[in-house]
Amino acid sequence: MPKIVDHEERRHRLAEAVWTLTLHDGLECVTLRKVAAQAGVSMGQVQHYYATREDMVRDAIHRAVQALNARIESSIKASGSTSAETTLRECLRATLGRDPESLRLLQLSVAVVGKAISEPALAGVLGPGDDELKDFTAGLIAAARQERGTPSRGDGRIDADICWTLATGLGVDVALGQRSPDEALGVLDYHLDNLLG
Amino acid sequence: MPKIVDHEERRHRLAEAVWTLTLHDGLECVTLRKVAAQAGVSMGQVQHYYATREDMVRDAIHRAVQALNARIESSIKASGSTSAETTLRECLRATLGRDPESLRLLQLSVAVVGKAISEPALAGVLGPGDDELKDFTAGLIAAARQERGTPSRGDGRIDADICWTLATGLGVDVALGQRSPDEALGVLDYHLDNLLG
DNA sequence: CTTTTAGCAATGCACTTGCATTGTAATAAA
DNA sequence: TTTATTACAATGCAAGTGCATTGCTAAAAG
Repeated sequence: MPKIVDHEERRHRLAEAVWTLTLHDGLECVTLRKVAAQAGVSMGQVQHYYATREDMVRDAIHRAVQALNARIESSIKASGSTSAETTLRECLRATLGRDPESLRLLQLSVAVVGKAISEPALAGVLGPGDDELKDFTAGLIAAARQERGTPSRGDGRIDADICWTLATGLGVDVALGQRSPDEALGVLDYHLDNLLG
Repeated sequence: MPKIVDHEERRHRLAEAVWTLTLHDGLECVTLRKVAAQAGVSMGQVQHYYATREDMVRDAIHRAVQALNARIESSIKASGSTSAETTLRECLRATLGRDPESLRLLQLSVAVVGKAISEPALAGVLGPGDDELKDFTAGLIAAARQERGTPSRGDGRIDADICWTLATGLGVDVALGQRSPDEALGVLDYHLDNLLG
C-alpha cells in the first residue's frame, strides 16, 4: 500500500539519540523534543514510533542491554576453540569497556541502573544475573583448573559468582572513570591467577 | 534578632524527603513541590533553604554519602578491639545493607550513581575509592593472615582493592533486590576465607 | 515598646513538558 | 487512475516546572 520504511532502522536511530543524550546530560534530560533534535528528525516522527516517552526510553535501554550482551557472547564465541582459561578471561573482560563502543554501552548501563531502584521490573533486565551464565562460568573455571593441573577446591558456583560480581564492579568503576580499563584488567587477571593457580 | 531555627535540622528533614521521593519515584520526580509536600512544609520553606533545585539534590546526596560513610566507620570502631580479621569482615559487611537504614542509604547511592556519568564531579564523592582506605584494608589483611598463621602472598593492595570492589558490587545487587543480604554475606565470607586461608 | 530582621507563606510567571489532534505527501494495491 | 494507508509534519494545549517577587509574622536586640 503506502510508503514502507525500515522500522528497525528508525527505532535504532532514535535509540542512538536517546543514548547520546543520556550519556551527555543524564536520563532526566531525555525529552521528546531533544531526542528528535539529536536524531535530526521531527518530533512527530518520534511520536510515530513510540506511543509514550516511557516507551521510548524503555526501548532504548532494552537495545543497549541487548547490544552489551551481544558483545559478551561474541567474545565467548571469538575465543571458543582455544583453552577454557582463555574463554573465561575473555568473556569476563568483555564487561570492562575496553573498546569505545563497549565503554559507551557500559556507561549507559550505569547511567540507567538507578532507575531500577524505583522500577524493580528493570532490575531483572540489567546485569548478567542468570543462573545459566553462572553454571557456564563454573564449568569454565573447573575446566581451566584441569588444564593447569590445579586440583579443584571450594565451590565453583560461588567462585563464578564472585568473578562476575567483581568484573561488573570493575566495569562500573571504568564507566565512572575511576579506573582505567587496563588497571581493571590487571585486577581481574590477578584474581583469576589466584583462583586458578 | 528574630526567630532563629536549627538550619541543620531543617535541611536534614528536606534531605530526608528527597531521599524518600528518590527511592520511591526516582530522581527525575524530585521537584520542589513534591519535596515540600513530602516534608510537610511549604514550597517557600524549601526555597528558603536551597537556592536552586540542583543545590537541594546535591545536598541530599552529600548527606546520604556522609551517612553511609559514617556507618562504615562506626562498624570499624565497633569492632576495634577485637581481631584484625573481625574488623576486616565487619567493615566490608557494612556495605551490604544489612539493617534497614543502611539498605536505604545503599539503595539511594545506587539510585544516584547514574548521575555521575553525565556529571563526573559526582563520581569522586560516591564510593570508597580513596587510597587511604585501601592501605588500611591491606594492613588488615596482612594482620589477619598473621593472626591465622597464614603466610602472606600476592599483592595486598590489589587484594584490598578486590575486597572493596566485590563488597560494593554485592551491595549493588542487594540494593537492587537481586540478592538477599544474607546471600551477599555468604559470598563475601567465602571470598575472605579463601583470601586468608 | 519599638524596630529590625530571619523565616517563612503565597502567588505569579515564563517556560518546558508529554501528548492529542489535524493536515499532508507519498506510494503500493486495486 | 483511483484509493487506501502509511509515514510523517505542524501545531495546539493543559499540566507541571523552577524560580522571582511580595508580604506577613514572630521574636530578639535596642
